[in-house]
Amino acid sequence: MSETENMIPKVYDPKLFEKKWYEYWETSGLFHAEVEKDKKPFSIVIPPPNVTGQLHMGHAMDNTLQDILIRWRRMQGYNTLWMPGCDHAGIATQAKVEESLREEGLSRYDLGREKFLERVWAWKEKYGSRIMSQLRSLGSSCDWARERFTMDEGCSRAVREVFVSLYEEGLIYQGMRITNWCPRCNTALSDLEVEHETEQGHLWHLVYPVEGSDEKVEIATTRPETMFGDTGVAVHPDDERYKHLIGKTLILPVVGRRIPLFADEYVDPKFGTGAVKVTPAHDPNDFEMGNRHNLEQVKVIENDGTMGEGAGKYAGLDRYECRKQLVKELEETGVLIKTENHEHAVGHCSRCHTTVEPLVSKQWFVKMESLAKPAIEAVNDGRIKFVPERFAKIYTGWLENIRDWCISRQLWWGHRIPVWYCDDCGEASASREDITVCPKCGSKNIHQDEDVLDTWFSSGLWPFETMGWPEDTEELRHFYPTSVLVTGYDIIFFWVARMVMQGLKFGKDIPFRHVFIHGLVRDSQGRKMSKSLGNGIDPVEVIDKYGADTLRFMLVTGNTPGNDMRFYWERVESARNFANKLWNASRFMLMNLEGFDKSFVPTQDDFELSDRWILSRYAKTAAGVTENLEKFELGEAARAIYEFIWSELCDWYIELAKPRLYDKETERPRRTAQYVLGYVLEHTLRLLHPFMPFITEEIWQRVPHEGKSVMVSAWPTGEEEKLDEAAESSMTAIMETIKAIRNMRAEAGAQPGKKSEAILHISDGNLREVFAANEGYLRGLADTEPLTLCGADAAKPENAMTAAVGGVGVYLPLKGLIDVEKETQRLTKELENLDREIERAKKKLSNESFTAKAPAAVVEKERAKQKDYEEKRAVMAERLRHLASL
RNA sequence: GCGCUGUUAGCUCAGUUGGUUAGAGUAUCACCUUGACAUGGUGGGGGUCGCAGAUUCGAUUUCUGCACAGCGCACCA
Repeated sequence: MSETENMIPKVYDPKLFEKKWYEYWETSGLFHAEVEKDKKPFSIVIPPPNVTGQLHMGHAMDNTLQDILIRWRRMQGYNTLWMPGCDHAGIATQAKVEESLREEGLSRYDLGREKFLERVWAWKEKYGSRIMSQLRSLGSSCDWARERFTMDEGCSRAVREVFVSLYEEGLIYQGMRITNWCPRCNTALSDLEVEHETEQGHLWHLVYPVEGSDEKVEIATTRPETMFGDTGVAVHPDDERYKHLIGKTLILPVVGRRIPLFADEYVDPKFGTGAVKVTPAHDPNDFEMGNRHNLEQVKVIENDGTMGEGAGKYAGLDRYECRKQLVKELEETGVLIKTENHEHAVGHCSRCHTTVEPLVSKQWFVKMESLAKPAIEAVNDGRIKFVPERFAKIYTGWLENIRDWCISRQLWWGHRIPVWYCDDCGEASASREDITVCPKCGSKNIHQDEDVLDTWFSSGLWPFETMGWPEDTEELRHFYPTSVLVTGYDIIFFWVARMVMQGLKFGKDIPFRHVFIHGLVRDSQGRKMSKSLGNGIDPVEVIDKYGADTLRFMLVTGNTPGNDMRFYWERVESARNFANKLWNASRFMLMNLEGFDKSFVPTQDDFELSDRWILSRYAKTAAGVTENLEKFELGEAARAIYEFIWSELCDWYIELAKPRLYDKETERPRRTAQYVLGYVLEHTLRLLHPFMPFITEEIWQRVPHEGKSVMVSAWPTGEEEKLDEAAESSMTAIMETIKAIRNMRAEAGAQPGKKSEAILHISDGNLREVFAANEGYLRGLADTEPLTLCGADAAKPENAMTAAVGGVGVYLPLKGLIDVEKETQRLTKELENLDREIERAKKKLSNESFTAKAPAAVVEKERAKQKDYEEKRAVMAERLRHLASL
């Protein structure tokens, strides 16, 4: 056992080095970016994870993809910035802290706003760093010196600036409007925070008497309890059933209120009874109709979801309990005349899943139309590109139908709305700085708006607020617009669209040039990973067990932009096995470095076929990887490296190089093999580094290299001169021949390792020479001895197994091992295959429109194919005749 | 209701401008511990690319329709 072998563990163990290298990179300042004006910038802002959260599989994937792009561009020589940070996540964080308070039997109201916020900040300090350290263990090469938080001083300043500017421009307004209200979270929600779900409900048919008549109008409703707030009944103007009643007055049952029957185009005569009870205070459509017809708004459901005074004896009951009791009463009094089952969509709070109650309340809104327009244009004219493109349509579709954004939340944790009200003169003043005096009347009797802003209001400023905005910083000028935003399709509306709108408005440019959208990581059954299902896999657990490189590689392979993927431990193991394979290939090289001379550079004459072949394959791989990375096809790029390392470098080149490496008698051949192996390995480590940063660094540092870290080595480029098509096709022929021999030996049950004779008939003189010059490859990898090369017209050996690969007839006189029946079967099957293919090729080539219309190269290819098949067929047919004669 | 995505080997998925006998991982079968690696090697079996049309010399790939699965959007009470 050599010394090297002792030094390098036989099995890949990431625990031995991942932490070490991360610390080395970070303390060496390799993650940090200063503005370098002479270099092209490449920048990414992290989608800030929630401050109270911990790393989940989605984060792991999102950040793996970002880190791959960042590391790749950094190696390419870009001035590379990856801006890290986290989000205060208003409603989510507040809910967490309230939950912990509940365990102490307290509510936030017991503490009061100030004390409560102290608790939240303490919470933030405690948990905020956890997820950042988890991102470190994943290998994320963020510029930690620039770490930000959406509620830090700079971000708070940016939020104020944006709010006040929009307010002064009239794009932010306050209004009594119907808004989604969560009775449990006790706050208003934006439309996006409401999830619609189809539920099985009922359609209750009620009769409302017409005043001064025996007639009754039958209405249908899914929410009878809102009838206390009814202030009208609407019908379609052309509905013959009701035309005579338009303008009449109805008596609202139970309540006894007089309400008008009116006509409105909104009503669909085909639905229900064609008559709609109108509750302007508790339904968005009714609210609109109410505005059109000047109906009164009667609020009968309180903010906590209980019935208000307007509900008479039902006041104080929960809305659903009220419904239950009211339906009973209506049934008993004959008002309810029919109950149908009815499926309908019901809105739920995306945070707590409580059924949302539309309520009229005073909230702050952003007018979206003028902001949305430029954001649509930026994508339509290609300044911002979605990857994959289909998400552009989803994005523009949403913006084209956007409604005003409710930005006020009745929470305590978040950016407080920078508006002060004067208790004396009633003036409302928005201000960038805190104020203590009413600017209008000078009164000191003022108070700040109690509400905070929607979390996404500040997230929307992330790409430029982290660069120092509203100051005109050199970071902004250099790194903004950022290069790419990497995120999941689930937050295109919440976040991506808002960043574009705010970026164009305040950053004075698009916030990013590309939006790279990925899917979700699901469990092995395709379900969303969730806490309630308990099916989540903790990425930290995977890192502990298998290493970050393994997790990263698993997350990127087979990953197609925009598509979900499933988590399988088998896939983790496959990625780990790949790491182990690379580890051992490198170990092999290090064990064979004896006599390695850094200054030795082989000449063309030193290279043998396998050298030229592997260098050519490497150059092609490098070009393909770069190309795929440019297209955001990270999975394809990773697959190409995997295939190269395993199926070409390890399976073939290392095996072919062994004789030279083991032979201590000759110098130049050994050194040439060392050189090529070293060159290819060192450069392949560079290609793989963005995907598997730790293992590549660990190995790179051990193999001959220049520089302090693979992380800042140059990305392989411009190696076209290594491309060698002749070497590739020669090697292909040899490899095919080796495979054919192995196949036959296995079929015949030849003992592995035991040499057997092979005779190759090669018609082409050049190819025969190539085989002759590289006989050792066949002897070594196909266990052939003796090996005879001859022309195609040479006498065929008796009693031999036969195969035909491109231009080569292969004969194996496996004495005593050939089962005539089995061999006949094998050859017959092969012959049939060839017949089918020849038939297909002939048919194609005899089709005149094919030869006339298809490109010449395609036709030529088809002809060559046919010729090849026919040659092979001739060999097979001859052997079959021979076998038959035995 | 509108829209999007998926349907390829037992399972999970690639397949990038239409053109070799459609690939990988995993599983499975046989053989092999040879001096990088059994987390390995060699070989094998396994798919009429969801269905039906259309365009084309040629379709897994483009278009249309349908089926199934999943998702997003949506003010039908």
